[in-house]
Amino acid sequence: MAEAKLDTQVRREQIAEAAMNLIAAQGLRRMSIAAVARRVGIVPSGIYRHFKNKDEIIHAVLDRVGRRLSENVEAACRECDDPLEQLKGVLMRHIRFIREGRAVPRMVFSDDAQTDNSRLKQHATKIFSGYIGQVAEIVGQGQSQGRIRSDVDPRTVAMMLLGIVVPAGIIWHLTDGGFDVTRHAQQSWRLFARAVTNNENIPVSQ
Amino acid sequence: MAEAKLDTQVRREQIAEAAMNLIAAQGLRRMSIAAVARRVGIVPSGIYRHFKNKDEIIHAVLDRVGRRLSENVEAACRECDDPLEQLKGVLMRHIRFIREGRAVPRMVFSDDAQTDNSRLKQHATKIFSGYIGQVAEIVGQGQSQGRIRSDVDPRTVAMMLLGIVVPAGIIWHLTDGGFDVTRHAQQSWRLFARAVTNNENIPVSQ
DNA sequence: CCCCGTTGTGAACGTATAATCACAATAGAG
DNA sequence: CTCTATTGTGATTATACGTTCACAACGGGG
Repeated sequence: MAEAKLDTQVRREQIAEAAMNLIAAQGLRRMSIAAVARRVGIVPSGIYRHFKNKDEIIHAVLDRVGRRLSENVEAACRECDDPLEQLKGVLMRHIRFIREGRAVPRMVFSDDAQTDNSRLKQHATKIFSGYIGQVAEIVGQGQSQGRIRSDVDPRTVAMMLLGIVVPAGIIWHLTDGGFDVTRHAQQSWRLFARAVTNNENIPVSQ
Repeated sequence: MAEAKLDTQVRREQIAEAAMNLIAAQGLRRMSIAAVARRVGIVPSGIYRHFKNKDEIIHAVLDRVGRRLSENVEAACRECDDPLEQLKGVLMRHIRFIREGRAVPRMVFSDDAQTDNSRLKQHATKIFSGYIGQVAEIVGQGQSQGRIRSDVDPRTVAMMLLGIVVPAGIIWHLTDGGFDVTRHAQQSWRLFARAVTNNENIPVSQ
């Protein structure tokens, strides 16, 4: 039974993974139960052995996205000590995330939500502000260390960092990858660093 | 006949308007032919007297959105001479646009697009980069006048300005208006201005 | 070995919705 | 007034999709 339970968990992961890839590739609308089932190798109705309904699958995908974003931040923090460099790490990792095809906003904007729209929005909000909170944390540390100007709201700075990524992700998606998000992030970073650092500190990083 | 032609045009406008409002309020998915028809006061099949199919309606809405954005930029330019102030005008107008409920990204991310997805994406791209281009124009002028640092790419600056607006719009939408986008824009503006102006120039504006 | 819970299957249902079509109303041109 | 093009109508079709359900396969614990 422990084995069976584990297998169940595995299947759930498989389904969530498949759903996430489908959303990334073709959007929420095209993420049909049938399509997911096909990818996992079972029949559509089989999905309902593991998920109550489609919304639950979307919740699972949102969880994955949130976890991934969170891991990105943690990895960036582990990588170095300088808060400013950590922020850059977060930025570049998010860019990498986008280039993997994981256009997060695609689901954040789920017009969709056939049944309880509000729950999904709530979940998305939680992930979004969780991410902002984590980044703001870094900003706060940067301020303590005098690396970042202390006359700015950490959350505003965090959102500004996200602001580099989101519109870029939009164009990247609209042009089917025909936009150099990495280059854009690097150029934007210079501007961003200039805005948030103390004037004495000339921003490092290439 | 000239009269008839005019009426046709009027109906098309009515339909596009209704569609735009529906998308703004409930997203692309919920913008059904039936819903649009109800708002205009005709029967669903009547819509097809004025539009070939749903995609064509979406194109019309995209046109409206593009026009509105363009008008925003022009109005901001007319308002004052200082390019930096003009940029702030663009920012605040876009914020107002969002607060009207016109969450533009909602359609840019049209998962939807049942038939020729690519055409819609192309159209959205055109609007997007058109907007960026207009803003970049202002930035260029600011550089000529020495108001804005000349070591930055105007388009990058333009996208950064948009970066203030887009994530804010996302949260605004997710929280059903429960996020002070105006306040956020004002705070972000201070950071933005610091990033793009020459150091000698202390940014004006409250 | 048998039993039962878990997982997968195929058929079916209900619904939402885009799109078509034959027909009616209407209004302006001649 | 009559003819015709335009616009609106109601019925209808086609389709895609989420979801349910009765049943089969299977595997581990008693």
